[in-house]
Order: sequence, then C-alpha cells, then structure tokens
Amino acid sequence: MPTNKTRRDRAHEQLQLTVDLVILTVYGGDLQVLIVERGNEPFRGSPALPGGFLRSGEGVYEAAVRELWEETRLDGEKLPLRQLEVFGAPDRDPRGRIVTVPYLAIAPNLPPPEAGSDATAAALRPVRQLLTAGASLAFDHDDILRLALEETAKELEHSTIATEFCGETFTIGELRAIYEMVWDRPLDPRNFNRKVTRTDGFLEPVGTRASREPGRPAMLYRAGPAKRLYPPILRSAEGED
Amino acid sequence: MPTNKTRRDRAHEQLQLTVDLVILTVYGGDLQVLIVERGNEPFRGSPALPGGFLRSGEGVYEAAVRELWEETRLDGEKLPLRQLEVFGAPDRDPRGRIVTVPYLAIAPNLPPPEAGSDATAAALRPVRQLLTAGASLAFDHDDILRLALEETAKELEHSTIATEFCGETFTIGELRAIYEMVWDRPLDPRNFNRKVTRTDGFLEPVGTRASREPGRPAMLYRAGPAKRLYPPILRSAEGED
DNA sequence: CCAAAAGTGTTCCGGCTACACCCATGC
DNA sequence: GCATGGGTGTAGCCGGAACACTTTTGG
Repeated sequence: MPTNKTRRDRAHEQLQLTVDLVILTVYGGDLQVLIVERGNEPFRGSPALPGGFLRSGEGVYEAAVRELWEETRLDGEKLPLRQLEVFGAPDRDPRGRIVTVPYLAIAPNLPPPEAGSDATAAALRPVRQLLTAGASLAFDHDDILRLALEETAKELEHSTIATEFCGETFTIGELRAIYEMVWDRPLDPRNFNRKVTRTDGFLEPVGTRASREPGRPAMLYRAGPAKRLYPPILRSAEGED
Repeated sequence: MPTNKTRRDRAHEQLQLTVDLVILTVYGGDLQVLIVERGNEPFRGSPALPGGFLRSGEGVYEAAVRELWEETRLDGEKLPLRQLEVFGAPDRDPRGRIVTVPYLAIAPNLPPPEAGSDATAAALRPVRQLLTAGASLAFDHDDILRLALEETAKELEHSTIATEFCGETFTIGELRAIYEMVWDRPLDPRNFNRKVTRTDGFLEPVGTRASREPGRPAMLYRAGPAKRLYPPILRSAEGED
C-alpha cells in the first residue's frame, strides 16, 4: 500500500466489533441453540444469536466470555469457547460498519432461560428445525449458526468436546446420542461403545450404574484428560460438507 | 452485568481492523513465507507479516484480496485464501485498539520480490528457521505464523491445497515434497504414490513425462476437480498439535 | 555398470462394519 | 416372559506401513 501514510489520514471509517454466541446444548432429546429476541432496531422482534459490542479496552475473547456469562451465567473460561470465522461484509448491518466475531459455546444441560429476564427474551430453539425452516434469524446469523454446527460436527471427530454436552457423569448411550444429534445420523451402539472405550483418556469409568428405563443399566463415565481423539471417530463419507 | 443499556452510550472506543497475510510458497526446496520490513513505528525496521488497515466500505475478505494483490500481484479470488483466528488482545498494538484478521494464502512458485519496490522491503524467509529461531516478528505475528502453519498442515490431510503450491503440472515427487516440508517428516514415496493416485479427483494424468535428474522420469499430473480428500491422508499420531 | 528416482506387488496389521449373541433391568 | 437398552465376540473388508522388486533415466 501507499508508502507514506499507513497513518490514519486515509479514511478509516468508524468501525465497530461485536461478538455473537452460538450456545449449543441438548435439551429434551434435541440439539438446541440459545436464541434471543431482538429488543432494538434493526430486526427488532426478530430472533437472533445473543451477542453485543466490544467494550473499551476489552479483548475479543473477553467480550465473548462476558456475553456468555450475561446470557447463561456460565463461565466461559471453563468451556470450550471456540472462535469461528469472522463475518465482515460491509452491508451486513444497516447501522453501519459492524464486523462480528462469532464464538461457539457448548453447554451441559443448559436450563431454558426464564422469559423476560433481560430486555431481550431468550429461549432454546431446536437447531435442526431452525436450519431447515429456511432463513429465520436476523442479520447473517443463519450462516453463522450453520457454520457453528458444521464446526461442531468436525470437532466431534477429532476432539472430546462431546463430553461437554454431558453432565459430570454420563453413560455411553448419552454420549452416543450427542454424536447422533449433531451428525444427524444413527450410529451402531455396539461399535460406538468399543470405539470410545478403547480411546485412551477419553472416558474414565466411575463404576456406578444408572438405572432408569427398561434395559440393562449402563456404566457411568466421567470425561478423561484427553482433549484430542486418536484415532479419530470419523463420520463415514457422505459429506454434509 | 448491567441489563438496561445494550445501547451505544457505553463507550465504544475507536477501534480499527487490519488484515494480515501469511503467504506461503516453496522456493529453493524450502517452505517460505513472505515477510516485509516495517517502515513505520511501532516496530519500525522489524520483520512482520504483510497487512494493512481496512478501507472505508471494504469487506474483510476484500481487504485481504487487495493486500495480497498489492504484495504479490496474485489474484486472491483464485487462491485458497483462508481466514484464520482473529487476534484481538487489547494491548497487542501500542497504537491503540487494533484487531487483526489473519489470512492464509498459498502461492505456487512465488518469485522472490525485488527489494525496494515498496517503502517496505519484502523477502521470502524460510518458515522453519523463522519459527525455531525464537520470537522474531513484530506484534504477535509469530503466533499468527505458527497458527497458519498448523492450519496448513491440517488442511493437507483433508483437502487438496497441496496442489496450490505446485505449478500447472507437477510430479508426484514434487507433491510429496510439499507434504514433507509442511509436516516436517519424511513420507514413504511408494505408499504416497498410491495414496494420491487412488483418490478420485485429486490428480489428473497429463501423460507427459518430466526428465531432469538421474532416475526414471515421473509422470506429470494436473490438479483434479476434487477439493476434499476422502479418505484423508493422515499424519500418523505424534502431534505437533 | 551403478546410482537414483519412479512406480508396482505383496504381506502384515489394526480399525471399521456388520451382525450374532449374552446381560440386566422394568413391566 | 418379553421388550428394551447395555455390552462382548467375531468374521470380513479396507486402508496404512513396511519393504522387496522392477523400470528408466543420467553418469
């Protein structure tokens, strides 16, 4: 670029940065995402991802942690809060030049928020239904949600984030349900069982057993120390790439 | 935190956005990255990644394309220009609040730039050497470079970007050299050969043969239509994760 | 002829798939 | 007993690792 200025006499328009959060959880046997109703223009009244502007002196990551805390009272430092691709098309926000940094958060057993707690009403919405029902969220939040879901699906193959959907302890059946929901395909329970138990550091047996419905009670596990899965657990072919 | 405002009466400091480019290429049998010498404070005279501020009304991606063009005369629309994680720590730039969006570009046979073309001197520098020689680049560009390299290594497993390092046609040996440089480990030529030729859409034979050094001349290939590799070509275990 | 790189064949092994089969519970 | 989910065993297939071996060039 021009050599002499690099300074700011070139019009650097007033630009603002937001973070948006895709908070995924499992509730009622469905994969859900936290959606708020916008209280202000633009898109007032439309559903949208929770998020907000960066504050003065605040890091991007810190802003995401703060927003997560405000929305869910969850501590972002302890969750896998993963940054996604920035969305920065010049016309994505009618208010002006606003670039957003989306973050993906995975919450174990997030309780559905009480309505009216904030100026904006928050609720859990089933992800699949939201995405198949055509465009529905404000701004480019549909794209962000789609990206987040694909990112989650990829992560399930190589990392242990699936356990973050679960509580302190869980059964392999519950873990498998996570995979099936995110990948949107059924898995063989027998093979899945061996796959996850054979992977070192993925699961630690707790010994206890859970008895609920009919059927043999399952063994309980806790998340192990491993963060990466080797070998990976791959979705076989047929890409929703 | 406070519930009621969400408006902008809260101080949204003047914030600026830059894009930085990690332009990788192979030259002289080494993996190289394009490095410029900073012409202005801060870090005047230090090596850094090329990059610059967003212009008015310019999308983030468009800014990356523009910077790539300015630095290399390469058309970013035709290269895999991949966005990396945003770096937005509040103190990363002494000039003020500047958040950067790094992009990864892969260039085939990029010629080393002539010195003094711009106010900033640009040159190719060997990546490995740069990274092992401790911190060396301005700002947090060391971290960005490291991230870009790991991203490239991951991409080699699942996508066909390796062919972007090569010219129009290339031999399997040349392609293997790319993998070996980025993964920093030797591969078995025989197995590699079969792996890449068995993957549909990865390579298209050109029929011609290249004769150079001693040894049987290799067949020439062109990049095929496939963008994703299935099955993937995995680095076996031992992570530089 | 020799060195060197390209490419093929073959063997071994481990993971994935599919499915038969047994286990323990609620009803 | 029967339905239901949990868990083990096993056979076949396929891909990767390792390596013997042939091919085709430059010297």
